[in-house]
Amino acid sequence: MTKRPTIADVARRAGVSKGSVSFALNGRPGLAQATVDKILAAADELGWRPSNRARSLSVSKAFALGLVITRDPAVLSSDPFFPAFIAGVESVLSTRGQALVLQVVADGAEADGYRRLAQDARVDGVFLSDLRHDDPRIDLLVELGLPAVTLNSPDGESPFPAVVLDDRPGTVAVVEHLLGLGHTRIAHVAGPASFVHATARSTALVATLAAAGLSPVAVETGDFTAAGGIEATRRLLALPEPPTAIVYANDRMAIAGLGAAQAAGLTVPDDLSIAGFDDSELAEYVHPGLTTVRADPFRFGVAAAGTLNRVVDGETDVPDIELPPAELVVRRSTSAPPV
Amino acid sequence: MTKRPTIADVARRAGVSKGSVSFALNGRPGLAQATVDKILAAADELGWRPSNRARSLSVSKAFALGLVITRDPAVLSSDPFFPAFIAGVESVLSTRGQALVLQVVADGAEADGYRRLAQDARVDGVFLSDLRHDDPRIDLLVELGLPAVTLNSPDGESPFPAVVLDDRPGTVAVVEHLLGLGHTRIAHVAGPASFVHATARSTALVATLAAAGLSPVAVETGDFTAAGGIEATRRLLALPEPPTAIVYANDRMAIAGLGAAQAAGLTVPDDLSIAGFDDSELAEYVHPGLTTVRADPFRFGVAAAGTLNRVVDGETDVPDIELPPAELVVRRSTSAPPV
DNA sequence: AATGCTGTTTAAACCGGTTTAAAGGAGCGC
DNA sequence: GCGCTCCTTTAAACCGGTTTAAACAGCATT
Repeated sequence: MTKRPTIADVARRAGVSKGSVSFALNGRPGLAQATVDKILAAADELGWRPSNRARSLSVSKAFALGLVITRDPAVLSSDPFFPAFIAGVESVLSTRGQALVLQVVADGAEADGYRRLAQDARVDGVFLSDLRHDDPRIDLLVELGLPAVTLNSPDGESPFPAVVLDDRPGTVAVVEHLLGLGHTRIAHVAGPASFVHATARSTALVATLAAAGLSPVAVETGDFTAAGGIEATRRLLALPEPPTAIVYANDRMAIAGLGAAQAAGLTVPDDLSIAGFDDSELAEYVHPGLTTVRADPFRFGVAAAGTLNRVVDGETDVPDIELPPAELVVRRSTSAPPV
Repeated sequence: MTKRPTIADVARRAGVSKGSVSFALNGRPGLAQATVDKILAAADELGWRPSNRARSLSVSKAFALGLVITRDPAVLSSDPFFPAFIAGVESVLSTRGQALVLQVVADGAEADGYRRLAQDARVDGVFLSDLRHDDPRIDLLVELGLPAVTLNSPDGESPFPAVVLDDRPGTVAVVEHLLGLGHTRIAHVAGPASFVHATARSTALVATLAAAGLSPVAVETGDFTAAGGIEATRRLLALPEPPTAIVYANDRMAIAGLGAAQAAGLTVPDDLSIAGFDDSELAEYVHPGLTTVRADPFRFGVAAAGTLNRVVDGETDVPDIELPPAELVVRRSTSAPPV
C-alpha cells in the first residue's frame, strides 16, 4: 500500500508541468496531441486517478447527490419504491464517478437533513421525494441554494425540474376494472392528505367514479402503514352497508387490509375485492394475489438522476420528464361483487 | 447567498492568524484562554463552519462511512433490515457530522462497489453486511486498506471487529415452540447456503431438532425472495408425507409460503404451522399473524456505526459487540398439528 | 545587560488538484 | 535580421483548511 500517485508524479514522469497534466486529463484544448498522449500514457502507467478531495476543493463541487428520507415508516418503507429507486439512481451515478449520500432523519426533521447536506456541502443537488402540498422544502432548498429535482410535480410553482410518473391512469384503470366487474359500492383507503401523490390517487378515484355516476361509499385515510391499513379496513367493514371493493393507496395497506378482511371471516375476492398500489414484491404472492398498479421505480431513479445532473451541471431550463404512467396489474383479489 | 466565511475571515475578525483559529477550533492546547474565547466569538458571529472539503484534503479523511449493497433482491430487500439499520447508523453519524455513502451495485459486483469507494476515497470505512462463507470481501478490504466492521462474525479469521446479533437463540426458540405444540414433522426453508446467517439459522434448527431426537422432514433452499418461498413451499407440500410445520429463514419467504399454502387449500395454522424470521412490518398484519423472530436492526446500526468509528479513529483492538439475541414472537400462524 | 526559559502566536509549507496570466518557441512577412 | 503572430507550455496563485518550525514576548536568572 504505497501512497497513491499524485498529479505531480504524473507530471514528473511525463516531463511536463502539473498544469499540463490537468489540461490533458480534462480534455482542455491548447495542448499538442503528442503531449496529451504522453501525459495520458504516464498517468496510465502510474495508475493515477485524480483525487476527489482535491478536485472538490478547487472546483467547489462534491461530486455527489443527496437523498433525505425520514425515519417515518409511512415514508421510509414506501417499501418497494426506495430500494429500486436508489438502484436506478446509482446506475447513473456510478458511470459518472458520483456518490449518493443518504440522510435518514427523525420524523419531521427533514429540513435539518437538507440543512446539514447544504452546510457541510456534501452534495451538489438533492432529490425531493414524497412531495407534500405547499411543500416547505422547496423554499428551503431555494434558500439553501441547493439544486434539486422533484419526484412528481409540486402543486405550486417550482424552480426545479420535475420527473413525473403519473399515478392517475393506474388508479383510473383500477376503478374502471372494478366497475367493469359490476361493483358499485367501492371504498377507498387513501394516504395522508398532505402528500401530493396520495391526493392525486384519491381524486383520480373519485373522479372516475363520478364519471360513472357514482361516489365512493367511504374514503378512509390511512398512513401508508400496515397498521393504518388494518384500522381503516375495520372501519369500512363495520359500515352498515359495507363496500364490495376497497381500493388502497398502496400495497402495504392493501395486504394488511386483506389480512383484516380474512380475519373478519370474509373471503377475498368472493365477498370483497381488494386492490393495492405499487406492485410490491409480495403483492404477487399473497393469497389471493393482489390486483394492483405497477410503476417502474428503477427507471424513475435513472430519470431523476439524469435530470438532477443536468441542473447540477449548470444547464438552465432543464425540461421535466414524463415517465410511462403506472399500469394496472390484475390478479385474483378482485372479482365480481357478491350477488 | 453571499459566500460563506472562511477561516481567513475569522482570523481577520479576531485579529489572529489562520493557524490560531484552527488551533482554537480543534481545542489544541497552547493558546491563551482569552484568545480562544475571542476566536470562538468571532467564528460564532460570522456563523463560520469549517469546510469539509478543505479539511478532507488536509487531513486525508472523508468524514463519511460507506455501505455497499447489491441490487440482488435476495439481499437488497432483506426488507425490514436495511431501512432500520441505516436509520440506526445515521443516528450516530449525524451527531458527528459524518455522512453515509451508499453504493448499490449490480448482482455479483460488490467488489467493484468497495473498489470505487476506496479509489475515490469517498469513505473512511465500510459496513460489511450479509457475510458469505469465506467471504472474499474481507481480503479485498484488507488489500484496499479500508477499515471495516462486519455485521455478525465471519467464519474465518478477520482483522475487523464484528457486531453480532445472534440469530440462533431465536431459531432455537421457534423450534422449541413448535415441538412444544406437538409437532414432529417440521420442515425448513433455508436461505442460500453461501450466507453465514442463512446457515447459522439452518444449523440451529437442525441441532434443536436433533436434541429432541428428530430431524427435519426436509430442508429446502430458498433465496430469501417471495418467489423462492413459493417454490420451496410447493415442493414441501408435494411430499408424500408433508410437514405439519415449516420454519422459514425470513418473513418474505414465510409470507409467500403462507399464500402458497392457502392457495393449495390448506388452513393455517390448523393444517400447517408457519414461522418466519425478521418480524417485518407485515408479519403482524397478514392473516393469520405470522409467528416469527424479532431482532433490532436500528440498534444494530447504532452499534455498528459506533464500532466502525472506533476503528476509523485509529483505535486498535476494538472489541466485538454482542447485541441482545433475536427473540421469538408468537402469533396465530402456529398451533398444534392436525390430529 | 545579557541569557535562558516558558508560554503564545505566527508565517509558511502542505494536502492535490484547477486556473490564470505570462513566458517561450516556431513560423511568417517584411 | 526584426518584429509579430499563433500555438504550446509553465509558473504561480488559489481553493480552505492543518501542521510544523520558528519568532516573539514576558519574566526570572545570573
